[in-house]
Amino acid sequence: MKDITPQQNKVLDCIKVYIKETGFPPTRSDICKEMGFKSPNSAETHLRALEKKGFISIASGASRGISIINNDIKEEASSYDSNEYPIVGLVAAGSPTLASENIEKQVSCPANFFSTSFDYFLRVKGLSMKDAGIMEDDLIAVKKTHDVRNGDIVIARIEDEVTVKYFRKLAEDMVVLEPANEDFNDIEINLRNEDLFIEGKYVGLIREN
Amino acid sequence: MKDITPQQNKVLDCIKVYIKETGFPPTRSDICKEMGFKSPNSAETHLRALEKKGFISIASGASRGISIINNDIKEEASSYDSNEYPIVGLVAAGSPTLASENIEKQVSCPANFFSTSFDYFLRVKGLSMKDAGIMEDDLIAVKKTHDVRNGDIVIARIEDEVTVKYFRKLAEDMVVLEPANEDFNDIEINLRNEDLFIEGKYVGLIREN
DNA sequence: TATTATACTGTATATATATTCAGTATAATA
DNA sequence: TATTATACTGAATATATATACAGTATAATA
Repeated sequence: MKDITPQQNKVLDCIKVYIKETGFPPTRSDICKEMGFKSPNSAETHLRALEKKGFISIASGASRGISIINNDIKEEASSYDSNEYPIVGLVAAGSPTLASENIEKQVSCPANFFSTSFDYFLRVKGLSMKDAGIMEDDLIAVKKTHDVRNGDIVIARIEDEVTVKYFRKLAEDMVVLEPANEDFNDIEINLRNEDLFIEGKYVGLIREN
Repeated sequence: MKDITPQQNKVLDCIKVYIKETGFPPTRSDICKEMGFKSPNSAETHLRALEKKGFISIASGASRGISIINNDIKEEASSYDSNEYPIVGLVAAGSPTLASENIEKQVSCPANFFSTSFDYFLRVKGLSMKDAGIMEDDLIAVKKTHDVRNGDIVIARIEDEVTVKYFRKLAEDMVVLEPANEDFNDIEINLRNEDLFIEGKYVGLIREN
């Protein structure tokens, strides 16, 4: 990344402000108005310079085809890396997909909120993990992964049923899903007869009271 | 906000995806390509419906002048009112003060993360509230208040000891602090003989795994 | 010294794009 | 039953917009 000139920085800022205020990028003409230029070519050359230096990308032929390239590591590391995470309802049947029909709402949450990164929140139904402190309607932070170990709390899908349980692999073809509640029974799965899909791993919990 | 139809929801999703991928909103034609429409007017009418229902705004005359209106929680993400909250250790003796020596660290968290506003996080010690799903080392969000009711989980201080328990006022001068764990006993406090100070109320919980 | 980058004005134009109008069809609502 | 909302096709058009071309001027490089 080459050095940006003060004027180019102003143009870049003006683009950022425009996007923040309107929701879409400016035209050359819009930039002229903001910056006081009298020729659209003034904006054009600045845009090409910013593109060359890697600050923006310009979609050829498209109107308002400017997008800000964020190679700013500082911003990622900052505490304000507040992302939107979907809350997915733990439906009794079916995979907890991220399709919009299943998304309860989006929650703003710093990406490094838990020690491990995660992908979505799952709304817990039932009390099968009560003794692990996971109660009904809690939101558990789920990291999508297939790499789970014995003792991990996993989000597992058997056929069309999704559950949260302790994971324990007894043999190459035998997995036990253990609840943390003596009122529930272990679920034994013979991988030869039944399909087990590990949706992800429990990495954190949030409860609203 | 009126109800969105499934098809309108798809169009809205497709706009969101387009913006996420390109950095700028789609044209009517772009939406047609994504959705499989053969006439730009199909996109147009959907856009007008989405505008009427308050999901998007359309800048008149401007190309790609679509912007997503977020009436749920997105606002907090854009306005960045992500505050820093202190984590206070629940020391066996002494009040959970916000003095710097007691602050474990600061956590960045949206101010309206829980339905109720709160003032600090308390690191839980012990398992006395196990059956309420509050486990050792959990962070409970505490709202400083003296206005507590029977059944509330409160952060209480008796002499120099701070504990988290269910609050129950039996009489004008008699309060019982009940644990959620049968291995622990109720704490009965006669207000004539003993001082009871209510530090605040439990309004939410966060667990890192 | 020649070249290149920066920083502009001014004009022109192909085309990208919003937007209107004219239809068709189905389902829901009053 | 008439009306409205939804869900489209298809065509037409005014204009919004990117983008090229022709200049001018200054400062920094090679």
